[in-house]
Amino acid sequence: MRCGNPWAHQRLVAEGLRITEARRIILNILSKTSKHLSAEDIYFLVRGINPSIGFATVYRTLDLLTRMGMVQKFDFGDGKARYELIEGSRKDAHHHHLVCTKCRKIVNYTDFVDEEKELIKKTEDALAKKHRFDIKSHIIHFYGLCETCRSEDKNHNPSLGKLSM
Amino acid sequence: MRCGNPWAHQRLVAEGLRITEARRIILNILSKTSKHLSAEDIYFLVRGINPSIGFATVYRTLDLLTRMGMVQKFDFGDGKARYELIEGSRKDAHHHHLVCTKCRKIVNYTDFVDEEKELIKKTEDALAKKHRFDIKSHIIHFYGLCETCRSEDKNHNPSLGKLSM
DNA sequence: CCCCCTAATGATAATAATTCTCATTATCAT
DNA sequence: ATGATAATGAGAATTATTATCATTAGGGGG
Repeated sequence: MRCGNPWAHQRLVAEGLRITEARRIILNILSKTSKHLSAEDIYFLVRGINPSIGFATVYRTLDLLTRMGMVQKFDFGDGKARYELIEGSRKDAHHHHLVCTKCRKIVNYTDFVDEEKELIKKTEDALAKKHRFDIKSHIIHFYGLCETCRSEDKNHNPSLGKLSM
Repeated sequence: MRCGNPWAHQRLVAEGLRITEARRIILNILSKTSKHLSAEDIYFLVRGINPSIGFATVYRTLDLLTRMGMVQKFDFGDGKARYELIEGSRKDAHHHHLVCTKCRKIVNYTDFVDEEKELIKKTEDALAKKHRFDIKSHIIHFYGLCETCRSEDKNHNPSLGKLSM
């Protein structure tokens, strides 16, 4: 009850799920960051608060929250999934991602979301009707090279870098 | 030389890469499908053509093509990556994806891409300028429940389905 | 406030996708 | 054709994620 997030608390209770320490801690961690944490990142943060909580519980909780639609699971191209609390649970606006394919840096952006939002809404409605989907969420990722990696590329390798195997 | 895809051929040669049998076969497979093949799917198709080609080569080739920007690697939420030849190498139009989070069905859609294209282009330019990224590609995914899974949900479980662990 | 039922957990084994190693082969510039 | 070496095949190794199962703790009922 004295825990951080009344919104999240409500959602759990509404589904008949228990408010456990692990869930409280993980939700708190997610609601305090704008980084894109992997299960491992989260595990170590959780351990810093309560070292008795296990890795499996972190995975289970993230999976649960994802299935409930409170958390979005991302793959940015390195081998591990990343997790982010969804709009509504965080104060900051809905955003999309800019991913550097070389150094894996991820930039959140909220610019143009007004226009985007409108188009997304429209597209969503049309797709829902045409394909009879009940659309719950979406992701938009742009991939490219960040400034640093661009100049590195330019200096060391004018074309595409070391591609051979 | 007498292989299928002059466009792809050129890109490889331009990078000083060899045109090997495995690469030819894999490019051919990718250019003939609109499905979203996993590495394993591709491996078995490759084996049907030349059984001496190994799994590692399939992975290596897909990774190479992805790094070259000829192939896009996707994660639709099941544990495995899926690969698709990028616009330019295929005749059919650029498309985005509609993913059923329950049965994992994937629908390509090309509707609204005109409007989308314009917005994407605009966003891309602005992001490139603001964050100094060299943007190479993007993905848009919508997630939700397909018709079949929606009605199943309705019949068996009015709210969110079995969420507990 | 204590008790009980059972959802949830911790520890660890198991699984599965992807990557690495290294001896061998095949591509292609010459 | 020939040689330098990029690319490969086979399988071992790695790593993220999931399953198992005995134990613990959340929370409704007394």
